[in-house]
Amino acid sequence: MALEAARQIVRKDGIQALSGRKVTARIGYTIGTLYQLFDDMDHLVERMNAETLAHLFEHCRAEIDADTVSGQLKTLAFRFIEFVKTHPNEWDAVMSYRYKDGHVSSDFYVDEIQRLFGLMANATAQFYPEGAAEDQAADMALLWSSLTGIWGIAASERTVGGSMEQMIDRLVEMYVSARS
Amino acid sequence: MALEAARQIVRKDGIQALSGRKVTARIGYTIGTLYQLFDDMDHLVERMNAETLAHLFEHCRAEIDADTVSGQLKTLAFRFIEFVKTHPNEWDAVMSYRYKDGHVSSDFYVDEIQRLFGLMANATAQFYPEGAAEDQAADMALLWSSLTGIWGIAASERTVGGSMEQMIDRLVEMYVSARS
DNA sequence: GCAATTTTTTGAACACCGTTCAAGAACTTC
DNA sequence: GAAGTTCTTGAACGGTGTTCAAAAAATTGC
Repeated sequence: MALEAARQIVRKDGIQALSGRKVTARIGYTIGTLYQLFDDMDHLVERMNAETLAHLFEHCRAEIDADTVSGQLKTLAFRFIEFVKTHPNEWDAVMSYRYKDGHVSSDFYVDEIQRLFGLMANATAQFYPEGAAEDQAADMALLWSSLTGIWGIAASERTVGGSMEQMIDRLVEMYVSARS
Repeated sequence: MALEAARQIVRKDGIQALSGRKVTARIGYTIGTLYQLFDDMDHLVERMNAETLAHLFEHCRAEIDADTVSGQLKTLAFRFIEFVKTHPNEWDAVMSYRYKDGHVSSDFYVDEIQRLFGLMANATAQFYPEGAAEDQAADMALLWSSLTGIWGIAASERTVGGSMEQMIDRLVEMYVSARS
């Protein structure tokens, strides 16, 4: 499958090294065939990235064995780190691939992110009374933004601010301390 | 100047539209000359991005007319938004341009980021006693990561989590509430 | 003023890239 | 087996970053 070949290339050499001809060479086809499967490279990458998000979700969804919000959130966050560190190039493709002008994210892509938000919402439910769903959603978006931002800084390997683990620990503590 | 031409192209059509030939065409030279000025495109972009960070610093450095930490931080953060919104493509170049493998950030680039950290450190000084510089540095890095993360999510124009202003407001409130 | 030397600039060449599409190959259907 | 349909090819187009021998321009020495 083309997506699997694309993933292998990205895993090995990063999103920059991905090209249509490499993908088709790897599966024994030629470039023309790829454009029968995908409208353009954007669609291929989007599909691959949605799969990566699904993999991340699968990695994070397991039962969480912690009773405090802080403990649950950290478990979640460290599973995130675990995944991202074992699949750095695939995650980089999710975060930093820029689609062409006018590209709108497909539903299956947005849905994957919503599922991840759901996991965070579960872990933090006790902070938000009935009817505060909007407030919670905003907090989840903020946590997600911060998480991805931390990854972005940490991935650029300027070690300012300590390791990813330390920064995420700090973020969770800050959040919990502010919302408790 | 080549950097000015590059900036104009990026400002108008984004970092994806930047190419060496376009830059030299704009300044009345040909492609070969560009490689006399810069080792490769990475060096050109890095130089341009460092300039952008310097512009951001200039935009943020003005006297801050607020007495609470929360007020000072928000002033700073909103100046950040102001700049980023008036120069979206230039900021996108700073955040999402990926350098070639093996590229190490030059000093002048790292220095610009340190200057921005300095502004944040000034605004938050009263939270950190003498000798807590390390703790403060970690918090500043966290705030910066979150800020850039918020931009990353907001810029992908999925309006989950509200506007950039709302999210940053929330971030600052959370930080101040946790550290007060 | 002119020759020699150094610096600056050129642009063709190379190996790639995404994308298109007429033509050929390979299957289905009747 | 013929007709029709689907799948696959690969050359072609206009673009990219990068290199480098040669040409042009500026500077130096006499």
